[in-house]
Amino acid sequence: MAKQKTQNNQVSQQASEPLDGVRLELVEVAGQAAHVLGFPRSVGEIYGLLYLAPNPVSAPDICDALSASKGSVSQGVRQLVALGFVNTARVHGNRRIHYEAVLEVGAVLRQGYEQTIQKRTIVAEEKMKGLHQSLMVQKSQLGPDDYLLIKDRLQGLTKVQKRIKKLMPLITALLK
Amino acid sequence: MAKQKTQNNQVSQQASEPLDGVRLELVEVAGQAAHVLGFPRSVGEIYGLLYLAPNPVSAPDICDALSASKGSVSQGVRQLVALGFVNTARVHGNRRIHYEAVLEVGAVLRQGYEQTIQKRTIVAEEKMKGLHQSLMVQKSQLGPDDYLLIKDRLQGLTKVQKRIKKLMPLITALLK
DNA sequence: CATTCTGTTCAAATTATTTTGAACAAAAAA
DNA sequence: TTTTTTGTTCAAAATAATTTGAACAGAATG
Repeated sequence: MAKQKTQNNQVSQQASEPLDGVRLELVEVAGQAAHVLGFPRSVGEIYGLLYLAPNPVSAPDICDALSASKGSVSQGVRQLVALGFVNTARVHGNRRIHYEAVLEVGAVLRQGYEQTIQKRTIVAEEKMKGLHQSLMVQKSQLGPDDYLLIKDRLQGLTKVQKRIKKLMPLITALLK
Repeated sequence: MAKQKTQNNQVSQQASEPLDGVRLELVEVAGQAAHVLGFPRSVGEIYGLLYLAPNPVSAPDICDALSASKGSVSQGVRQLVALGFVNTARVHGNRRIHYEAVLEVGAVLRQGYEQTIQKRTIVAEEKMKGLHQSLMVQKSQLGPDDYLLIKDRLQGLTKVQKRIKKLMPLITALLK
């Protein structure tokens, strides 16, 4: 097999042809989706590539296919593995690590969603606690009307926050 | 009442004192929350300010309180009004428009969430349609295995997408 | 009606985020 | 063992998003 130098200045074992139309389109779409969900585009693109790959892909081949830098891919796969979107895999006759997409997108998304919500719930609780405390500390320096107004409105926020916290388990259950 | 020049180089009717601790803290928290939800910080800060304001606030006073520029506030309130987080209000003896926070945060959030999901569902449907079409167009140029692989995996995505679409109404119902 | 204030828009400046690529260490290949 | 390839990290470059401020037009005020 003829080896060839790639853009990344690396020799690729399997002279990876450029991506065909559908694959390119999914890479694009996955990049957009990632962006909407608050991840870097490149992370989505890597997942898009792996999702339609017939075999696990090595990091250098990912670089090549997406014309992305080593650094980007290194960080990207790390995130994807951490999030559970990608698994590492060993490939016959090759001791390097390869990557493959976890195909159960729905399940992974749900799990990520659940984690995100949990984290945010905790943060929200802390912030609310902080606000109520600040109010207490400041009580003496506020006019009585002002104090009551702030107290009421903060309680309104706390109510919403508790409501969401209570409903989330139900929702994630529904998603299963 | 002594008028005074503000940072914004405007004369403020009501010599607005600097924000007290709790208010400042909510401005900060609301800014962070906005950022998490994908809005500019400044938009959240404006809402935070209005949420604890005893009376409707004019745009120049918002500028002043947040030391933000006119342009920022102009765009910010526009977004907030569009999203339903803020209402315009007339104030006694003053024909300028003032702004007040809609206090039902939960309801507004839910509505925004619902809209976002709806939009995204539509976009997702279109993209999936596009992908399936591209696949058809390309069918003849793909190996049969390759074709089948791509078809199957795209169908997997479509399934997830349809599942989410079907569940969303349930979830938003739950949130009411 | 003249003057001051307010609100909008948008190009330019600022700020935040992402990507690159160089330096390095460690693994594979020769 | 020597050479090549791979993978990580992180400062710097590139890009994306937000904010500012100037220019303008339309209200309010006296």
